[in-house]
Amino acid sequence: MSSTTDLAPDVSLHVQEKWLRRRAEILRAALRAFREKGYAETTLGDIAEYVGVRKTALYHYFPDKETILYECHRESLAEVSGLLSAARRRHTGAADRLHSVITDHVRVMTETLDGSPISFEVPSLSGARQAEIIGARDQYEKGIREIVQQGISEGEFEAVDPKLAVFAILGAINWISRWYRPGGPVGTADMGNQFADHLVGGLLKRKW
Amino acid sequence: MSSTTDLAPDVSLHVQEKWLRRRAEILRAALRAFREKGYAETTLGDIAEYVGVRKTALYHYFPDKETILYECHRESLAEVSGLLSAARRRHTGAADRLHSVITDHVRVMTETLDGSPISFEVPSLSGARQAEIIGARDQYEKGIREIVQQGISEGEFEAVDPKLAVFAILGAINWISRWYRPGGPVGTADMGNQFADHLVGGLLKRKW
DNA sequence: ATGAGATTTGAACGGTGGTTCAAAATTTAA
DNA sequence: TTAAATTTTGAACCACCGTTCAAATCTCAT
Repeated sequence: MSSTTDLAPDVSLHVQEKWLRRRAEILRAALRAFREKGYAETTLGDIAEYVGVRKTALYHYFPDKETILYECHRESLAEVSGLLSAARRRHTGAADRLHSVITDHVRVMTETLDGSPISFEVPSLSGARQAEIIGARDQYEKGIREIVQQGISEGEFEAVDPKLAVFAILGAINWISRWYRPGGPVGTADMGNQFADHLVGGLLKRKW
Repeated sequence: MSSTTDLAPDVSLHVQEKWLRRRAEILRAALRAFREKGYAETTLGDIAEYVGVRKTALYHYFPDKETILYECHRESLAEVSGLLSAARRRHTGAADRLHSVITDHVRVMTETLDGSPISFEVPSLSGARQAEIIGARDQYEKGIREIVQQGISEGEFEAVDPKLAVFAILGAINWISRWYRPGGPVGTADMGNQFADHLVGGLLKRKW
C-alpha cells in the first residue's frame, strides 16, 4: 500500500489518521531510545519494543533506520525554528531577545522534546540529509550570534567573541538532554529562566 | 607475553617503554576516532588505521574495545580531577575558585584532550566501570556545586539552584568537544577566560 | 649471527542488527 | 458477513564487527 511518508490517495481518512498516529508513536519511541542509548546502539528492536510491535512493522512507516533519525531531527528543528523570530517580534533589546530565545529553547527541550538528544546525532545522517540538518542548525546559531553581536554593538554586552559565547549557550542548553528526565528530580518550571538569567547575565556589561 | 595492562616482569626497560608508547598511541587514536564518529560507530579497524596497524594488533595492548574506552575515560578524569583542589588552594572566594576551575577545565579540554568527547560515552561502559566513571564525574560536579553554594552563602552569587547552574557550566564546557578542533578556526588561547567570565559573571550578584 | 621474545598479520568464527519478503492476522468498508 | 485492504509477524538473508588464534614477521639481547 503505502509509501512510507504518506498514504495512497484513495485511503480513507480514518485509516490515514490511524497510520499517522502510529507513525508519530514510533517517532516518540525512537526519540526515547536514542536518548537512552544513542542512535548507533539503539536497535530497531528496541524502538519496536517501546511501541509494542516487532521491528519489521517499522518498515511499514519508514524505509530505514536512518529515516527515523532524520524525521526526529526535522521535528526537533521544527520546534526550535520559530524561536528567533518570536524573540525579535517581542523584544527590541539584545538582552531581552537572548533571554527569550534561551527560555523558549529550554522549554522546548524539556516540555516538547523530553530532553531530546538529537543535537548529538547529526554525524549518523548521510550526505544530503546531514547537510540539510547542519544548515538549519547553523542558521539558528547564526541568528543567536546576531543577537549577541547586536548586544555588543549597542554596548549592552561585553566585547566577547560571539561565536564562543553562542557555543557556550547552546552547549548549556543541549546538555540538558544528558541530565534532564521528564518527571525526574532535577529541573523545575523555572529552570529556563535560571538558565537565561545566568547565560545572559554573564554577557552584560559589568558595572563597577 | 603481556597481560594488556602491563608487561611481564622480566621484559627490558627499552621494550617496556616501546610498548607503553604504542599503547598511548592507540589511546590517542581511539580518542580521535571516538570524537569523530562516537564510540559505537568507531570500529577497531578505524582505530588501527589511525595507528597504522591492523585491528588485531590492538589486542596485544587491550583485552577488548570497551577497555580502550574505559582507559580513555580514566585518562580524561585524571586530567580533570586535580582542578578543584588546585582552585581551592589558589583562591578563597567562590567566584575566583569557579573562574579558575572553568579556565583550567577548558584548557584541559582543548590542550590536553583535543576536544575529548568522552563525557558523552559513559553509557557504553558496562556495570562496575560505568559506576566508577559516573562516581568520579559526580564527585567533580559535587565539588563545583560546593563552590557555587559557597558563593551563594557568602552573598557573592545570586540565589540560584546550584545543580542547574553546574549543569549549565559543565554543558557549556563539555560541548566544546562538539565544535572544537585542534588547529581549527574557532577557539583561541583566551577562550577559557571568556568562558569563565561568561559563566561566572552570570552568577554574580547583580548590582542595580 | 642467531635464537628467543615481542609484535603484527590474516584467516576464521559467531553473533548481531538492518533489511527483505511472503504469509498471517487484523481492520475496514460495503 | 465477506472480501479487500491494511498491518503485523516471523523466517531468512547478509554484511559487519568484535574477537580468537596461529603463523609470519620484526626486534632484541647475547
